[in-house]
Amino acid sequence: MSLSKLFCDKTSGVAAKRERRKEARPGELLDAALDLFVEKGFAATRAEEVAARAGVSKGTLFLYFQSKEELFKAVVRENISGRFTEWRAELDAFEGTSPELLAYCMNSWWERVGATRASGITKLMMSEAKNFPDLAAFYQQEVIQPGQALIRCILQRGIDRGEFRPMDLNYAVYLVIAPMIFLILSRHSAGICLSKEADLDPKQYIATQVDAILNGIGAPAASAAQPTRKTA
Amino acid sequence: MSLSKLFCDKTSGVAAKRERRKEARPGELLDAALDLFVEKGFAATRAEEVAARAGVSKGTLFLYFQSKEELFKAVVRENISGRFTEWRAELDAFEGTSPELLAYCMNSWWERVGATRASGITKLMMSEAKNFPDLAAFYQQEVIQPGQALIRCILQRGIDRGEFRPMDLNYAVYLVIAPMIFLILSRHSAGICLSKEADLDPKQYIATQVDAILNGIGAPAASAAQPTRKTA
Amino acid sequence: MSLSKLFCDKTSGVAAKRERRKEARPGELLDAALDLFVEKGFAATRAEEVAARAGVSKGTLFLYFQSKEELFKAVVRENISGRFTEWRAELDAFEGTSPELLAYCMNSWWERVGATRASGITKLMMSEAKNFPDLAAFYQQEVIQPGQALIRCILQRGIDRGEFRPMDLNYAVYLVIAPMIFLILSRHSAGICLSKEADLDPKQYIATQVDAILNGIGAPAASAAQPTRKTA
Amino acid sequence: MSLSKLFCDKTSGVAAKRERRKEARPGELLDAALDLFVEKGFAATRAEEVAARAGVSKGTLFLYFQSKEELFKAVVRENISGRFTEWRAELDAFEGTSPELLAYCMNSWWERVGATRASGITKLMMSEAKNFPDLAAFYQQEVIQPGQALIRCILQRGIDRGEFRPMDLNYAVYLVIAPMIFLILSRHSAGICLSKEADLDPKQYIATQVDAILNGIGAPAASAAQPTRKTA
DNA sequence: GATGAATGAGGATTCATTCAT
DNA sequence: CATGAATGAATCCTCATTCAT
Repeated sequence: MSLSKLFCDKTSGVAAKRERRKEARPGELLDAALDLFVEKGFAATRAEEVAARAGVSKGTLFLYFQSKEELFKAVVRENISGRFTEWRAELDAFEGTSPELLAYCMNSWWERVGATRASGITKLMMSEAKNFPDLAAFYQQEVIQPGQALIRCILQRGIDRGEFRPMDLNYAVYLVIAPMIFLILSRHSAGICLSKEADLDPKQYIATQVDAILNGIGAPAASAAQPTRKTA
Repeated sequence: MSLSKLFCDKTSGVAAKRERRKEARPGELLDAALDLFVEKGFAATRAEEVAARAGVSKGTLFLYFQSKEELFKAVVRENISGRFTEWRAELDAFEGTSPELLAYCMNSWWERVGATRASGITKLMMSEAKNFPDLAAFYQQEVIQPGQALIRCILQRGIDRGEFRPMDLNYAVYLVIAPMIFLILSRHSAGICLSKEADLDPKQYIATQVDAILNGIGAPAASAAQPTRKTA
Repeated sequence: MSLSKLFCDKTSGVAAKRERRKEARPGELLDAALDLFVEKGFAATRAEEVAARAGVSKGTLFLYFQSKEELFKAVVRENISGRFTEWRAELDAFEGTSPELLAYCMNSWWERVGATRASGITKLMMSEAKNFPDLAAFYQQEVIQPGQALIRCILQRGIDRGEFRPMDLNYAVYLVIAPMIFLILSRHSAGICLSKEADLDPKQYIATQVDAILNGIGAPAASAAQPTRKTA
Repeated sequence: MSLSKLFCDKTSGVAAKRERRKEARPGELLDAALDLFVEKGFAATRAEEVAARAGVSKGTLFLYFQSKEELFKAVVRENISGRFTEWRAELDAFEGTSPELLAYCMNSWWERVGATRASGITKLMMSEAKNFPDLAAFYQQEVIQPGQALIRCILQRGIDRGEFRPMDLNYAVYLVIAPMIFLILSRHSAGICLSKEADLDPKQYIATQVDAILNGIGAPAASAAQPTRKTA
C-alpha cells in the first residue's frame, strides 16, 4: 500500500499499537472502500459502510478524505501500482521464445493482478469512467498505455524474431488484452457472461486463450493447406 | 419493441394524437432510459432526466413504470429480443465452412447487436449485476445461456467436420465471447481499455480477432515446426 | 363498462338512461366520497378512488366539484339534513311522559341517524374539524346547535312537568349527547373503545343508557319507590 | 416518558451537552409529534413540522424514527403508560362507598389522563384506527381492555355491596366510558359537539355525569328517599 | 359532457458532509 | 485525533388538478 508508506518509518522502535493503527487508517479505509466500490458500485456504496468496515466512524473517513469522490479517486490511484517498470525489466531479461514469453506474461499477470483485489479497480473504472472523466484519463495514462506498450513489445519481439507473423499491432494488442479484461469482469459481475454451472478455472481459461492466440483453433493437419490462411 | 405491442392493435383508424402518444410513451421512455443508464449508470441517472429526454414530465414516467427500479428492469427486458431462434436458423442453414460461419456470425453479431444501443445493456448488467441479483439471473438465462449455446454449436460443427481441432468447449466458447464483450465495454466506458488515439475500427478489430482465433498468430512457416505447439 | 354506454340508449325516445345517470352523478360521487372519507379519512382518500367507486373517471369528479376540499364540504353539507324541524314537531305533539319522550327520541335518533351512513359525517367532523374550521362552524350551526336545542326542550319539558328534577341544562344536555356520539364513533373507528368480543347491540346500549339517565344505577332498595322506574 | 428511559442512566457526570440532547431527542420529537398529530391528523402533519417544533432538522427526525408511520406508532406506544396496575391498587385499597369510588375514579381520570396531552392519542386512534389496524389492535389490548376491566371491577364491587343494582356489565361499562370519551373528543375537535358559547368546565361536566349515573335525573320527589343522593 | 393522459407542486426519505464535544 | 449527532441538499414518488381529445 503505497500511501501507508508515506507514514511508515517513523523513528520509534516502541510504536504503540494505537499509533500503528492511526498510521494504518488510510490504508484500511482504502481497502474497505475498494471492496465495497467493486462490489456495489460507487453510488450504491455509503460512506458509513466504508467507515464501518474499516472499523472507524463516519467522521474519521472524512478526516482522511475530503469527500467520497476523493476517496474513490484515492482508491483507484492507490491500486494502480506502477508495476510496469518491474515487468519491463523481466521482459527485457527473458530468454525463451516469444510464445513462451506471452504465456509467461499472461499467467504472471493473472497471479499478480488478475487474481488480486487490485483487479477490482478495472471493473470500477469500466463502470464509472463516464462519471469520473479525469480519473479515466489518469487510468488511461497510468495503466492502459503502459500495459499496451508492454504487450506491443512482446508482440514486436516475436515478429522481429520471426516467431510471430507480421501484424497490425494497433489491433493485435487486443488479442491479449480482451481475454484478460473479460476474465476480470466475469469475476466481478456476479458471474454474468459465464455459463452458470462452471465457475471456470482461470488457469485453464488463460491456457486456452494463450493456445488459441498462438495457434488458432484450426484443425492441425488442415491448417497448412487452409486457403483462408493464405488470404489473411 | 415488444412492450409497445401491448399497446398497439387498436382497431380504430381515427386514433387521436393523444392515443398515439400514449402507445409510444413506454418505448420512448425505455429509449431514453437506456441511453442514460448506459451513459451514467443506474444511480447517477435521475428519473426526471429520463422523463425530460423522453419529452415528458416526471410524473408521466411513473405513470408507466412503478419505480425507477422497475424502469431499469423494463429496459433490460425490452432489449432482450429473442433473436436467438432466428440466429439458430441461420446457423443451421449455413452451407460454407465453419471458419466462414464463425466469421459470419461475429460480423453479423456486430451489426445486429454490438453496434446498436442494445449492446449498452450488457455494460449495464455488468455494472449493476450485484445490485439486481434477480435481473442478473434473468439475463443469464435469457441472454448468456442461449448465446453460449449458439457459439457451442458453431464450434461443435467445426469439430465434427474436421475444420476445428478438438477442444474443451467449456473454455473455448470464451475465445469468441471475450472479444465481443470487450468490444462492447470499450465502447461504453469512455474508451477505457483502448489506446487513446485510435478509436479502433470494429470491423477490423473483429477481423483481427477472427483471424487469430482461427489461425493463431504464430509465424506461418514456423507454425508447423513450432515446439510449443507440440507440447501444448 | 364505459364503452358499452356509448352504444346503448342511442335510439330511445324515452329519457335516455344516460340522461338520468348524468343527473345522478353528483349524488353518486357524494355517496362514494362519504363512504371513503368516513372509512379512511380525508387525506387518505384519493380522488381517483372516489371517482372509481362512483363509476366515473377522475376527470368527471372535477367536473362537478372544484376540488377535493369542495367535495368534502359538499359531502358534509349534503348529509346534514335539517330534520330538526320535523323532530321539533314530533316533540311538540308528543303526549306521553318526558321519560318516555326521551327514550323515544334516543331510539328514533338511532334509527333515523345513528344507524345510517349519515352518522359517518359526525365522525368525519370530529376528525377533520381542525383542518376545516369553516365547515366545523357550519356543522356547529346546522347540527350541534339545533340538536342541543331539541334536547334542551325535552329536558325542560320534563322539569316543567315535574318529571325531571331541576338541572343545569348547559351540562345536562351532554347526558344525552355523549352516549350517542360515543355510539357513532365506536362504529366508525374499527371498534376501538369497545371490548373486542362484544359487537354491542345498539338497541340494548341505548336502553341501558336511557335507563341510567332516568333512574341512575343506585341500589334497587332505594329506587323501588321510584315511579319512573316502573314505567321504564 | 418510558422511551426516554432507554437512553438515560449514563453514569458520567460529565455528560456533554450533545449527549444530553441526544437522550432527550426522542422524547422531544414524540412530544412535538403528539401535539401535531392530535391537532391536524396524521396525514396533514408534515415530518418537517414535527422536527421544527422539536427544534431539530428534518433529517434528525429520521435519525430516531425510521419513518413517519413509525413515529406515529411510537407516539401511541409512548403515551400508553401502564397506569392501570397503579389504579387497580388504589381501587382495591379504597374504603368508601362504591358511589364515592366511582366519583373518585372519574375525577382522578380527568386529572391524570383526560386533562393531559395523553388524551390526545385517544382522539388520534379514533381518527386513524382504520389506517393502522395493527396499532388499533395494540391499543385495544393495552388500553381499552384494561380500562374496561377496571370499570367493571368498580361496578361489580358496588353490586356486590348492594350499592348498585344488578346490571349487565357488558353494557353498563359504557355508562362510564362514554362520557369520558366524549369529553376528550370535544376538547380535541375544535369544540365540535359543544354548544359554542360555553367552553364547558370539565369538573362540572364530570360531576353532572357522575350524579346522573348514580341517581338518574328522575324527579326529586321520587328520589328523596335515595340514600346515595345525600352522600353524592 | 366525459375521459384519462399529462402535469408538477408537495412531501417523505436518504446520505454525504460538518462540527461540537 | 476520533466521534457520531445533526444537517439539508438532493431525489424519488404521489396525487390533486388540468385539458386536449
